[in-house]
Amino acid sequence: MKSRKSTIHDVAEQLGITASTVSRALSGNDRISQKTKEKVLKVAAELNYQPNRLASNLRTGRGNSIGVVVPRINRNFFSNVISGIESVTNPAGYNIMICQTNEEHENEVRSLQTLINNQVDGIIMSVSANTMNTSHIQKALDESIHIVQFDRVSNELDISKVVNDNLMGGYEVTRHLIEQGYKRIYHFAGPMHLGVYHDRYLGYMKAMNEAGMKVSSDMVFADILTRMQGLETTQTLYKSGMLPDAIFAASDFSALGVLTALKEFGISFPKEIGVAGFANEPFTELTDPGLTTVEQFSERMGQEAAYLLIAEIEGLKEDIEHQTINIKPELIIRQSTYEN
Amino acid sequence: MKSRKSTIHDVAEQLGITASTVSRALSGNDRISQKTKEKVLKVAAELNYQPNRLASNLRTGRGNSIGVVVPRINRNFFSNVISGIESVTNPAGYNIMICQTNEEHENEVRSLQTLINNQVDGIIMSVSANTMNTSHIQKALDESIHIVQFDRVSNELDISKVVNDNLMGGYEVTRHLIEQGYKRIYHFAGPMHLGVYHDRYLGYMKAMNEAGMKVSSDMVFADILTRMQGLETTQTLYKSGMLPDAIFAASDFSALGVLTALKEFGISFPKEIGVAGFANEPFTELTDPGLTTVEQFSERMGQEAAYLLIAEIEGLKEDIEHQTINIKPELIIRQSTYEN
DNA sequence: TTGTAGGCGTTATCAA
DNA sequence: TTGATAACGCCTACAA
Repeated sequence: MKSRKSTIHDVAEQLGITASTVSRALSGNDRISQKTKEKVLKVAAELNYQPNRLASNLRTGRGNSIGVVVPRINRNFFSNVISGIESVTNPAGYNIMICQTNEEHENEVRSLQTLINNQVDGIIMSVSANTMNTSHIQKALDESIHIVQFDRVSNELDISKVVNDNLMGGYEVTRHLIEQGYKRIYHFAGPMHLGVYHDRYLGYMKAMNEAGMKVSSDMVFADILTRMQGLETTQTLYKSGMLPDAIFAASDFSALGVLTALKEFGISFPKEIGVAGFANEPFTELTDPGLTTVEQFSERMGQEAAYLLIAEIEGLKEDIEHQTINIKPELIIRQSTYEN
Repeated sequence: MKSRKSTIHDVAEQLGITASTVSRALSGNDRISQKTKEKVLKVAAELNYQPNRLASNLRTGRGNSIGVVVPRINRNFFSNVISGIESVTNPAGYNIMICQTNEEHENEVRSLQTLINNQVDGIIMSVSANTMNTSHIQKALDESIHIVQFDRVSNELDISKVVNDNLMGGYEVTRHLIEQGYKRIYHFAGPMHLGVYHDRYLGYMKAMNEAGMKVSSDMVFADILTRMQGLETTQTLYKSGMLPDAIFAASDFSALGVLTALKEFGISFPKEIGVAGFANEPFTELTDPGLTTVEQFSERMGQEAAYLLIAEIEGLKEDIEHQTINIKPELIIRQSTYEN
């Protein structure tokens, strides 16, 4: 029985009243008598009435939904952020619509447009690696869409952001390596045009400088993000006899590659060499040795971003400046750098 | 400048024609002259016109969106499935709205309702561990909502499903263990009321029976899903001197617990004992020893589910029976069971 | 080929 | 407190 879904008109007819009265009864409007309200609720339940959000949203101009744009859904970091977002938005009555860009600028532009066309109340996003300009985001802002960025943010945009304190993370890892007595410490960095990786690099530089340890350009390798890249770079270093005392990789995946390569060569951790990654991916505690890394509190990032966005949407902070929440990371020390 | 967004009426006014003509020009209707069509498109672009999907959907009764309900977004398996779904639905013009149930029946009921109220065209779902009855799903079906289930499905429902051939997976793992010469093989099962785990158990039984190996009730442990549960159960076995030759765990996480516990006791793999898991979680190739497991092709599951659902939505198979797609898993042999 | 008119289901405004 | 009316933006018979 594919019975047409009942509307407020059906409820109204049943009771011999008008749709507006039913609407008031259902929406918690107080300009209604307790008695009719009860009757309406009763009949609505009987008819299995379910509000049509589309109609409601069209009328009110609000969508009760929030868009999320991420590079990849099935990355541990991003799926945790999404989980965090959802844990805040859902209780607050918002649905989330998710788009993934696969790191493509073009997809990001399209995703944003799609979400806007669907009248989302706001958007939480992390830019893709290939996003070099932000005109599409600016355009959305011009249409007064609320946007909050997290993790990979655009410094030139005046909007709220939630970021990890990557500089601090990079600094703490490097200082830990220095404290462990490693002298010649290399850095396997990510794409430097992304702030998150640039900041980790800056943290590395800061710690090295503070310790009076010189960093020459052959000690920093850019664009080493994947396991394979970490592995190959390490192999090259080994073959040319240029292995350092320690390697701080800006990504757990490249650190894993480093680990794999060094194990092949029979090098022992943390004695002969120290290795640290970044992100505290689940696998880092399972490698042999366990990988020293940095926890980013991804779920909390999502929650904070959601709080910020909802506050903006609901006008709880009309004239307050956009703010940037800086989440402090935490150094996780394991056997790849520390003998216990 | 928070200029009101332009509508087809704005475009129409600009050109001195009516909104319906604009609508036709924009929607690819052929009852329109090439000339006006071009003019409309030009002005639409100038005014930065963007269709309001809400209005369009309300009018047409179709939402161009698909709901996804999963126990947890940030589980590797589910985020991969979602990624697979998204890779099919997005190019086809559907957005996905995601809800997570956190394994709670109550949340599942609410999620379903929310999606329906938002007029999704269909729903792809995997039931939560605590979902014991399916009346909420049946109710949605009665309202002629298209639903496709994946992985954790409800056998009593006559709808399309995408499942992993868990029986085959369990069978192949167990047969592999038998072929490796292990005699006394235990099974750490999941919650038996979930078909996926029950089937893996049946696969285990089938292989054991075929090989003429008796299975007594003290060889099968139910509800061992987490790392901690696997660890503690193994410790208990060890302390009572009851360790088997091999353990087939229905979950990679519990297998990991087994591995951890046995390593503590200094037991060697695969010689003294063999361990196998299920799901090919990313960490399984990183443990020491690498963990033998079963690949489920999660991303493909998502794609297949999306194809099925879209076919139903778009009426491409009006009177065809609901079908169940059985995805063949693949045994991944690693050092926890195999010396190379 | 284009315009007219009405409605999708809801809510907001006004009047009663 | 309730009803009548209109409108959110779009689409689609039907008429012209």
